[in-house]
Amino acid sequence: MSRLLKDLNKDQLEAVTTTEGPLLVVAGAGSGKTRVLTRRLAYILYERLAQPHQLLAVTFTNKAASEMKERVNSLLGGEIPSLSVSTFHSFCARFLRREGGVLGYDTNYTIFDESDSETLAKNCIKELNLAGSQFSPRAQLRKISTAKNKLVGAEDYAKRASGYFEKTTAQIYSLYQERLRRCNAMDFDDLLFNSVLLLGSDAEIGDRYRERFKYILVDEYQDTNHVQYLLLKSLLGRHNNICVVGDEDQSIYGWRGADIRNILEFEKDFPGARIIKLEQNYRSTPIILDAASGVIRNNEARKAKKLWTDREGGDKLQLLLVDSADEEAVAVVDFIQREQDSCGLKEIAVLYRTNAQSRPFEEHLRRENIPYQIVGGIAFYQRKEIKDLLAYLKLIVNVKDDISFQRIINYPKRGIGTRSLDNILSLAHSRGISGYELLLKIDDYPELSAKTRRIKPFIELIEKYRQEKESVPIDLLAQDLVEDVRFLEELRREDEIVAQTKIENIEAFIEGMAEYAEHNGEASLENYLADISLFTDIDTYSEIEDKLTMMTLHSAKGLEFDTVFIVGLEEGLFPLARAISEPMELEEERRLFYVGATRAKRKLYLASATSRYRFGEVESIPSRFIKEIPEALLERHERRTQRRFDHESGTYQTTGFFPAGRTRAPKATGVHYDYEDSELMRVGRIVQHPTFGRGKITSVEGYGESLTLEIVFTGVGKKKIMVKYARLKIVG
DNA sequence: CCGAGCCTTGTTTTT
DNA sequence: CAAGGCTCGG
Repeated sequence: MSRLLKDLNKDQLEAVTTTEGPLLVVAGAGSGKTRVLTRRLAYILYERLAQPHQLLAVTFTNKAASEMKERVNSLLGGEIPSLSVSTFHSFCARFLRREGGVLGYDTNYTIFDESDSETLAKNCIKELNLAGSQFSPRAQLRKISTAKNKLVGAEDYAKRASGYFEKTTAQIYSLYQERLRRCNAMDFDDLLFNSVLLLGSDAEIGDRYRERFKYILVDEYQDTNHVQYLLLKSLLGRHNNICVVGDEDQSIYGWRGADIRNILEFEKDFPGARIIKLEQNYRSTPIILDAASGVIRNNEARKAKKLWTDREGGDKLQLLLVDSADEEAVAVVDFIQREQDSCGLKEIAVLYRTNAQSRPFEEHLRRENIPYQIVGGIAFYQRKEIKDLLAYLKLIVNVKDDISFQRIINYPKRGIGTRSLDNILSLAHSRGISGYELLLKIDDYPELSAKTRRIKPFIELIEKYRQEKESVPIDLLAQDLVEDVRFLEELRREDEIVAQTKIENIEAFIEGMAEYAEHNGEASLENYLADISLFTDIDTYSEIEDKLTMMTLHSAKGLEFDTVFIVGLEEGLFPLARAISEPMELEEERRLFYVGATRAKRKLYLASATSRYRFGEVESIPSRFIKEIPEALLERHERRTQRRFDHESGTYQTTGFFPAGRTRAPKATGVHYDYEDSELMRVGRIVQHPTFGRGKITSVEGYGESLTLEIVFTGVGKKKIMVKYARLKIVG
């Protein structure tokens, strides 16, 4: 007991022990929020105020959820099995898997990710003969999502729609929902939407859950949207014990429907609510805090609050002013090398506004042999080869999933082109069944061509695995499937060079399945697919390895590092161009900066370039956020010269100095060029290859490690060569 | 039906 | 600048 309340300041202690009634904990950045959350859960359990299954804790990411569970376990000295800590989405997914039958969904429903949704939306738009018009799938999905986040269903939307555009969107929305249902699938928003619907419409189910959850705990409350708010309301029963934790200054998901009013109006929404503010910061130096609050101060939509620390001193913010994105990377990597000795790489992070900015950093880090990990970007499960394999698995689990069906019916090629596919699908849909269900009874449909009938082996294959899935462990099933489909052979056939990486990905994927099977009692294919569809890259991020971390500012929420680099601080990029004219969006960008800055414990670097390629060369000016930082807190470093590549000597000429007198030694003029010198590998160059001899570069693709050249070798012909593997010498 | 190559288009963050 | 769509030739 004393251990649970030890080392807490007065406010933290109060937040931990105020268990009854609605409670809002306003937790400033670095104020010990995680500690309060975990102690509070442990305290409730230790004091036997509730059984583990009567607690519901909701976090923002799966990673945060499992960390919280772990910490509670260790505070109480043992594994608490039925403690429910999860994200909103995974809570809802599980809830609907159990209870969703009431809404007419099968328990094996599929969760569509964004690209599945987009394919479906595209199909719908085509079906309504709106293809190629101003109704792009993405924009329409955006609108549909916004509506769902406000609990506006397709029918309600149609009722309210006025004018051609809204009415057309209403049509698309309604068809999209119809198709989802026919696929026995839900998109991300449906998980929340349907849960709220079900809790509201079915009194028995609603009461059962309201009775069950004696204590509800919500983290990152500032980033909840209206549907999430309604979900909490419909889960909160007579116990009335809800504790939400958040900080309006860190609300950065407005574009996803997050409603900052949820936190600002908590007292109104939950009468009798108490408010506890955690304002002492234990993370950052006062200089970093002053800089962060200098910026956030410019926002109107916030409650004034004073984050303070009793720490002293600290280094000024280091502002790196450079000429280009490439120079930015050089400068940042240079400083990383200095900092890594004092804190280690795993305590350093490079944060950027958009994923696309990672590229130059990757190149230069590789060049300097600095290990790094990127969080986000193209998520593992979004890779084409993984999505293809997943589509097989999804179809095996849910034969109504036309989107997966569509994806794999002709992959690998089975002679079913768009024509045949259209025939199958439109016939199926006229019969009210899915494409695959139709094929199961293909003999009943003489109108299908003989060509289409060649699909039978595919049906037999899927049927075989549908039989097996109950008895065969998931990883073995996937392994068999990959062999049956001749998946790896197909990858090699497509492109021998790229195949290697893809095959490794497939192997890693199957390994992941094996691991999942090992750690989960009921490792059914259904559960596995449901779990990974809600998994994101940040969930697999681990601080254990000694690597530098790079990610977007959004992904960095909730994390902390000794040294942080915020890069790309330019008008148009951060803040983004479209936010500049929208006061609300601009404030969100500013909060995003605030989140980024307050990740740093000891040292904060900012970088800004005067020109950056963003579809064509664009001059850019330093971000307004830099000007909002008190000048006295900044130390400037300028690097105003371009490194130029000298074609005569084959070296870089660096006339500038950065920082203060240190020159990057130009690379020696060499005979052997390793793959890092991507600039040297240009079309027209003559190269020497150990086995193919001399050849001329005819095209260049990729960069860094995936830099691939097309070379025409004398007497050998055209070859695609991955520079990483080939020891190429430039000879002319 | 399939593949290559040209053209257009869109361009942020993520459960 | 990149990816996806579309057209054309096989």
